[in-house]
Amino acid sequence: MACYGREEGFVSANSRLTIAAHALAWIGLYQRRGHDVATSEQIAGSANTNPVVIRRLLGELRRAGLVESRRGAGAGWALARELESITLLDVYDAVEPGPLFAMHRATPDQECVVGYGIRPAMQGIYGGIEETLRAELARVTMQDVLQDVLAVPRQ
Amino acid sequence: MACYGREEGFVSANSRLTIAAHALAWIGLYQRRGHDVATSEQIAGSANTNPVVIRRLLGELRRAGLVESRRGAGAGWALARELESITLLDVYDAVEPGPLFAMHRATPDQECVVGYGIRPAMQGIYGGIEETLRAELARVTMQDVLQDVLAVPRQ
DNA sequence: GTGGTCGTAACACTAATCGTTACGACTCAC
DNA sequence: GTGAGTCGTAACGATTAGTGTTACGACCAC
Repeated sequence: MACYGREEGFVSANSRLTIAAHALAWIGLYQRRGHDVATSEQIAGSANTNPVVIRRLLGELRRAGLVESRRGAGAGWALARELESITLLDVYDAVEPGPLFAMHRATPDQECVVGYGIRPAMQGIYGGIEETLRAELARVTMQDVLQDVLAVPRQ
Repeated sequence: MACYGREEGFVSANSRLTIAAHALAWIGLYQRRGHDVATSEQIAGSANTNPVVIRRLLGELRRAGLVESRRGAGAGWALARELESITLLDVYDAVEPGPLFAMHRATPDQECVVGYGIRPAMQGIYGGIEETLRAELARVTMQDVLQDVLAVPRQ
């Protein structure tokens, strides 16, 4: 590629949230510079990945109502909402389906006191922690992200 | 502490934290009932997994100073610290090495404004969020976990 | 029509975890 | 000492998720 300029829950701290935020920031900046749509190839060039990866991720963001896509010639992607109104939690929910921590793969021994109570206990604890995480993600908007991106000193 | 800059970081919200907490709660309760050491086979029976999985996890907890093991006949595992002094953050740090969110696998286009600034920007944002997560994990002790486990109504 | 772009299926590759077997190392009871 | 029981750990396969890539149909501006 050219060098472009519950029972089971898996979260997988992968780069999906990072790439999705990258794509949104790129589209937002591109639109502010006067363009109407961005192509998956342009975004993939900036993120140094494959356009199909971008199309897959942006497809999930479209299902969440964050972006729109147009097909055909001169087509591409545009924001469906302002950067100010999109939080990292919106993006997280769009691209990360599972819970943060998973329970046992196989049901623990229900005859054992610990095996019986561990799942409800951990679910309660994890639930509270996940709520805190979501609140933190909701505090950051994509406008904040773009601002931080542009504030990085170019040395 | 989280090390962000690396090329690939996988956390994988797997069940490692859950199983580790299960094992610690089991050992703690077993000791309170008058026994001195618990075997990996007993714990594996309660967690419905393989004793080797338990030994591997407890080995990481031992390296973190949370449990001790004895070999030989009549050997097994014992707590190295009281349940009250072990937090979920201690367990998390012992069994989950990577950061919560990963950066791009490949370096983004440094000629692009977004590609250049996105990593430092996201690292700052992720760092703050991860600190909050760690603070939440630190608020829960293994004694709290055991208490919650035993408080689950047996119907 | 033609060309450019999305939409998506298909596949290979990588990485992490888990389950399992196997076996050596160790230590207690005798 | 000997034997039995347990840990310590290597090795391997299976499973899962994500990523990168190719391919090709669908769609639309011109």
